Amino acid sequence: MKVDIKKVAEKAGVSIATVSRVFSNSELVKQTTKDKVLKISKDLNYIPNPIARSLSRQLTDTIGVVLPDLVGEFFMDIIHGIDEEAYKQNWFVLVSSSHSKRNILETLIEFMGSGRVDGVILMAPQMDERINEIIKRSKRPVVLINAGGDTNNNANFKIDNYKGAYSIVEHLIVKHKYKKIAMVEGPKDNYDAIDRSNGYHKALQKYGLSKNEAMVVEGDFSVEGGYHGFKKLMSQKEKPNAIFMANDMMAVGAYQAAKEMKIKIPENIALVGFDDIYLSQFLYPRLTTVHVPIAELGSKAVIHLLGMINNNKKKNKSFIEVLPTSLVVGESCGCK
Amino acid sequence: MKVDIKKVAEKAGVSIATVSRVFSNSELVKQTTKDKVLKISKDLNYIPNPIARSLSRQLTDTIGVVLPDLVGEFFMDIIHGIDEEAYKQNWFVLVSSSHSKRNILETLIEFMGSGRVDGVILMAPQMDERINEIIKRSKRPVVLINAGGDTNNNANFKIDNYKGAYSIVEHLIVKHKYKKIAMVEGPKDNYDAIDRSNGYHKALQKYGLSKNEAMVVEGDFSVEGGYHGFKKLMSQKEKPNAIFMANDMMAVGAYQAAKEMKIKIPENIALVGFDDIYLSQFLYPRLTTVHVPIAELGSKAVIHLLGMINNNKKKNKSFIEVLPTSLVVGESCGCK
DNA sequence: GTTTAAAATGTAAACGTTTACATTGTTTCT
DNA sequence: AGAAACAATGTAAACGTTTACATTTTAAAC
Repeated sequence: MKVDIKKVAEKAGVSIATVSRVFSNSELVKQTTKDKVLKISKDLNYIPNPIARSLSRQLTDTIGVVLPDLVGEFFMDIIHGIDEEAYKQNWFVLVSSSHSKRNILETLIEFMGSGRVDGVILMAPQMDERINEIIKRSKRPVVLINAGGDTNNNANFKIDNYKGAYSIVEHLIVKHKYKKIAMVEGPKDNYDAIDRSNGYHKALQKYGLSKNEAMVVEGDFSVEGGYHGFKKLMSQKEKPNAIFMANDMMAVGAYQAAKEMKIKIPENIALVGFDDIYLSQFLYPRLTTVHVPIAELGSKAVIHLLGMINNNKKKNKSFIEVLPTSLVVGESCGCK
Repeated sequence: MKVDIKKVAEKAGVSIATVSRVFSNSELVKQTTKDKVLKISKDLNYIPNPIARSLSRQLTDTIGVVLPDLVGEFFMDIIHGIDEEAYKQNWFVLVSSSHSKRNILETLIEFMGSGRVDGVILMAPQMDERINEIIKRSKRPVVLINAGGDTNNNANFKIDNYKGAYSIVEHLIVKHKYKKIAMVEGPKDNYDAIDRSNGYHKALQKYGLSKNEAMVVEGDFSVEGGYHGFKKLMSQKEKPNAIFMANDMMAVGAYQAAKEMKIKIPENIALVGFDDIYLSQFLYPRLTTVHVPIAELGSKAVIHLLGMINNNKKKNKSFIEVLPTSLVVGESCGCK
């Protein structure tokens, strides 16, 4: 026995329009009738059907979130940031963690084309032309998270990878006077990785340390990548004094390699990472790393997206906000 | 310039019913007209509006997922399991990680009452009467994950906490001959925790080890809880040979405490955990723990829920599946 | 070449709201 | 008391589909 607006209207002796207005918090309904309707609704256990409401209003109160598979460690924090903010403002969150690039596209098309959501938060560490195309064609607003490359005319929230990398390398140079600072980089088609590498090089240059090919090896942001990168660096005849791993996961791999090779951190080699993932605080010695405000990224994206939706500002002409990172000093760099 | 079914019908010279049938894969439309409609649709970039479809069909192709905040480490795996399976079957996932108990109820009511989803997956480590009430009253199917207590007449997928705990304690007894095995328990209102405690006690009893009050302290599944639990146990005059931490997070706390107290694992004290969280593989020495198939839990729940939705089996009279755990042997227990 | 059955298509009523616009009721002003 | 202004409510047309049921077309059978 389903109860709809009509039944409520009937029982309350008013028209369905009035009932609708009550539930839309319209001011133009008398308090006494409002109370009456609300009471009847409660008795009948009536909740307005959001699907019908969506159809009529052309709004779904739902935002779509598309995440790539690879965010692993961040996944939870991002969703949390997004969900929390969305919940506060009474919105729903439709997630899809894509399992492939094709999947990203499909989901995006579904989301955008079909009125299933009012806007989308998209995390695409590497934008490609087709994704851009879909966004451009769509009528619904999109907010990018940590997108790199050509994000033309989109809102984009990102981490300050460059400064983060710069400052942690600077720490190694200024505080510890290391001269030979190596780096295990991230995947070269990943924009986070690229910015981090740039920060590294800039810091070296700033402090007059010469560039040394042998001190930079490519990694892939994985534990194994870090493991091998570390071994490679530490097997050369010219060994570094310190290594900057482009992310914490690789630092974890480095810890394992160090253990195997009986190399002591930080006595024999200083090590720093990037991301401040949850795990890193439990490494011993505590990893020195760069904290990135992931949850904040999510909530900021939501706030911005909701703003776009409400103001009907479809395209917010290339808005970019870069969230600052902060240094987390542990003992792996040689501090105290 | 939005394009709806009417426009497609017009251009194709057929009725909207035919267009609808084409997109519903009805067999009763001639191949040639089908092709014609599909072609026009593609040209016009037409995608059926899922909201309107939902309203008409009274189906949303969406499942709701309600998770408590505290699942932290599992969050990602569960969502992943759910999302992957849902995606395979072309369903959408509406998530809500509740930030409080009130929140669980609200979300549940929204989800259930309103036709926003066709079914719900609910993870509620402690069921309470009101939640049960909502589920009972609702017309939509619900699948529980790891629910304890009175889950009357619901489908429920859970981890075999009891056996998992039993077997890891048994390992300590049989393989290592420890006599004094302590435990840091989980919150006493958490069903996972209770089952694990039961497994522990049963194993002791089975092998004729006497019950010892001083060997059991209460924890709360948090890192700090483990830290304090460990310190408490190791500060008594009668110290245990081995400690079973009710989950890995607490084991992490124990590692920290051990480091502070200069107690060596496993030389001075053996330590085991439960959950096999991602982090645990990076602890040194590798934590011996119990693996729980979290992602599988999620995907199984989805499969079951979809089954219920399709068969209109609203209430699957108390279906319970208990997924087996497996022992992960590291070095923290004293093994090689 | 009818008749009959089957296949393909069309018509129109749902689905449950929102919201311009129209109508009625109530004050306030002169 | 009547006009004017405003507040409260009602009417009915959207929103974009699906799907019983009715109708037309096509094929088969005689």
